[in-house]
Amino acid sequence: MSPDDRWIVVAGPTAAGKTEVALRLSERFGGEIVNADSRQVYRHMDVGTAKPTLAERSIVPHHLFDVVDPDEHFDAACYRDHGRTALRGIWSRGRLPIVVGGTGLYLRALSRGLFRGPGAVAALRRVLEQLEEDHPGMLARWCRRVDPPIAARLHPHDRVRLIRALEVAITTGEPLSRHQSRHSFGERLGTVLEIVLHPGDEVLARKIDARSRGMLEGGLLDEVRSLRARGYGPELRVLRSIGYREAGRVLDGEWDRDQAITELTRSTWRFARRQLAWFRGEREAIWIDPVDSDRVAREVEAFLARG
RNA sequence: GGCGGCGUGGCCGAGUGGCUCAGGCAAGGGUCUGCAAAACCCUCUACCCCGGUUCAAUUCCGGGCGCCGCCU
Repeated sequence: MSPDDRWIVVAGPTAAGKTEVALRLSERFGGEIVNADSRQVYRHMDVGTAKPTLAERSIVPHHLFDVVDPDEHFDAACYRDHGRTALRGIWSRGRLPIVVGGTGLYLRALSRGLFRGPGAVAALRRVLEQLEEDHPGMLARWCRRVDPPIAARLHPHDRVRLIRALEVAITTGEPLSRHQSRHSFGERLGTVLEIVLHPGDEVLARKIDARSRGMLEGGLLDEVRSLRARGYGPELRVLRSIGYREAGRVLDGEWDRDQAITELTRSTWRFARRQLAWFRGEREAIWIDPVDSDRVAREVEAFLARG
């Protein structure tokens, strides 16, 4: 059972139970775990990201956890690069990569690539941001001129993507839409079995509730406190992630703990809904309830048995 | 018991004699090619009850009920 170029994706909404399932799979199939969670790549952010514990990580090799500091840049392209390297390494050891996480864009970037283009150009983004600030609607109008297809797809308020479109057009001299249609997620990395874990709405809601409470009654406040002590405060985007912002409010005396628990539960639930919406669009994925761990194992087995 | 105020959609909250009748939050759905735990979009539930005035009332008038405040 030393799979050529095959790999497994264990996706699903937060708190679905991905970590545990993945761990069991890697023990059983000789796998190594690769993180696909946009926040678990950061060092010092453990409790709030529900990162697997060091004990769990010592059972089988884990990759792409703790790769950058909270004030370092990281994005989908970085992820794809790190991810590919990790997968190649795992294959070279004759083992099975098991990619676990809930960041849809990262999973897509890893399995199907990204169009070849410029990374974030911070200075340019700042200028564009300011331009829109001073002249609302400017980005949309500009975009309509340089890249009509993209402009047609984007809502005029979608600053993030408008800025990206202009950034690409300006730095490459070619519209983003052309880059995209040329690429059209055409890359394929090995052969993948994509599993989406979803325990059902009721159970998921309960798990999210329990986890939120656990985090705030457990070590999340301390974690945020020590992040701040290291100089990582709320001005950093990652420190405004779900859980971290709520904990920050408590530390700043704006909320009491119960309030924070309520809010955290709410935003986590909303996040989970968004994740589910993303995964619903992944047509090749198979959906499994994590309580049915036999089914998960059977699917993997069948996948590996296939030619 | 008297006087005054209020009663708007799951919640908060503006407002108007008629013209899909604000906004926010929550909820649901969706989008997503280098910040994605982000960003953005769409949708939904109203005017406490009864009667009156009016071409037309959630909006005006009367009564009822309920809530709040003050007074005796």
